[in-house]
Amino acid sequence: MLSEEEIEFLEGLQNNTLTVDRAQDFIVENADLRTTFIVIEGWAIRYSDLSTGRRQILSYALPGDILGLHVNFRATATYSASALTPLKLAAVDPRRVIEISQKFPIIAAGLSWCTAREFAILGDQAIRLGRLSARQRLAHLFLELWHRFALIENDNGNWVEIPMTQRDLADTLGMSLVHTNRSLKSLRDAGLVSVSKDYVRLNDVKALIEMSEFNPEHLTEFQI
Amino acid sequence: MLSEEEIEFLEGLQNNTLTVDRAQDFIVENADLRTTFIVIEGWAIRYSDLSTGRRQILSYALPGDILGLHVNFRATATYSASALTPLKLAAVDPRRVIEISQKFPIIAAGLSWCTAREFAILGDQAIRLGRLSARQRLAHLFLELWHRFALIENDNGNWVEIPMTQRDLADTLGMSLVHTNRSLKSLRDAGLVSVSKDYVRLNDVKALIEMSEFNPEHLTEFQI
DNA sequence: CGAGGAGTTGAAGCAGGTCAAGCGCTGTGG
DNA sequence: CCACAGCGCTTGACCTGCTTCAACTCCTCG
Repeated sequence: MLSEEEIEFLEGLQNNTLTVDRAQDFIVENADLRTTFIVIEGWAIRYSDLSTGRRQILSYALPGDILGLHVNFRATATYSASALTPLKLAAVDPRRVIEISQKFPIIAAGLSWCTAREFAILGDQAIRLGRLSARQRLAHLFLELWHRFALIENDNGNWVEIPMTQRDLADTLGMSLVHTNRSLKSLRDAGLVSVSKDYVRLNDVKALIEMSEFNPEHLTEFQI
Repeated sequence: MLSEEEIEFLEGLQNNTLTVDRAQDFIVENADLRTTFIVIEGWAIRYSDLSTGRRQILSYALPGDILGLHVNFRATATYSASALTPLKLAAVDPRRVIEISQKFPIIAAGLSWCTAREFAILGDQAIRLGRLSARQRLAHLFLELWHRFALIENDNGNWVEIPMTQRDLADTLGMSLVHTNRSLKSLRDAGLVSVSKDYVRLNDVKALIEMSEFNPEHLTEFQI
């Protein structure tokens, strides 16, 4: 229900696209950041490196997600971002974001919606890290990604794309690589999930939701 | 450098204030939420309850902080919020937030700034929970609160107000109450902090920053 | 064909969880 | 005014989920 002017404006944003290779950073923590990025294709991660070579992945950005939406009056990034898969981004001048809120209230509402959603996702990440066991963390994350994909793709059964390595999973869930591997095996052995290259099948969504205390409301709230 | 009209508008927001008793919820997860709250006095927590009686505190809201800034097109809350101390709030109609972005670009920029700050704080919380040891988590949290207070109060030395119980601290840092107590003692024994009723003294800020891998940039970025 | 990344598995140790008991303070009611 | 209930804090003892170190396999790519 957008006006022609609004649609034109949104399409105009996509003029300035760029591609990023796998494993390449496009936002660097503590460095200047004056661009807002919209993910067009592929997966990105937001993360932070610690001194000892440890890393915490904060969230995944999927097509349609926006990075650095509130960058306007900030000079340096509080996180890094890199391409998990080959990535296509639209680079937007943050001043245009301000323009949006003045000229296009409906689009502005959409951006506000995106922000609230990002908060809910990051909150879920904190719950995983703070209060769930290793198996629960894995199940909880898979369910999050499954629910998020359900919103941008047509029905894809119970499969979730998992392009990240077990190293990445471990750095997302605050666990060691070895224990991530073993916990994943334990979920497999319990028949809860099936794993194949780059995909995980959720064999019993209801049981997974139950065992991981996942709250679908946090995301279904953001269904269209 | 706000215009009179802007100042008048901001003061108008404070017309509708309310007080909340200690331990009382004013936002309930999964329930309707159609109000934006600005903390005027006291501390609030954002948290989520899990089925087994476990709880994860997501963040602390101090005077000047805003809860539910992006509530406009959302019907239900993805978290609960309650008063950690006696609390004074301003309740704002989210429609006024939209009004702001159209009419008062400078205030709107301020709100965007708040949002980015909240993201940085929640990201730090994920880093604590995911990649830090018990002692590091405590030190890291104290440093965050200390830095945040430095922005809203005059110089208060190395003291940080800590109105929360060790139960609350444990639920913030994803640890058990017993281990929180022991880790706090360990920090005390090392001479890094001194603890007295409702206050913690940071005896060696530099050492604490070092040992907890705290990144002050995440917050100093938001100094005025 | 060799190197290096990703996954898998075993063994040993430790950080943190759980259970349990006791202390000190505060508020409340007989 | 005292008794006692309840909450917050502390400490001991024991247990376990997770980490660390190490080795081996499989696959891909140059």
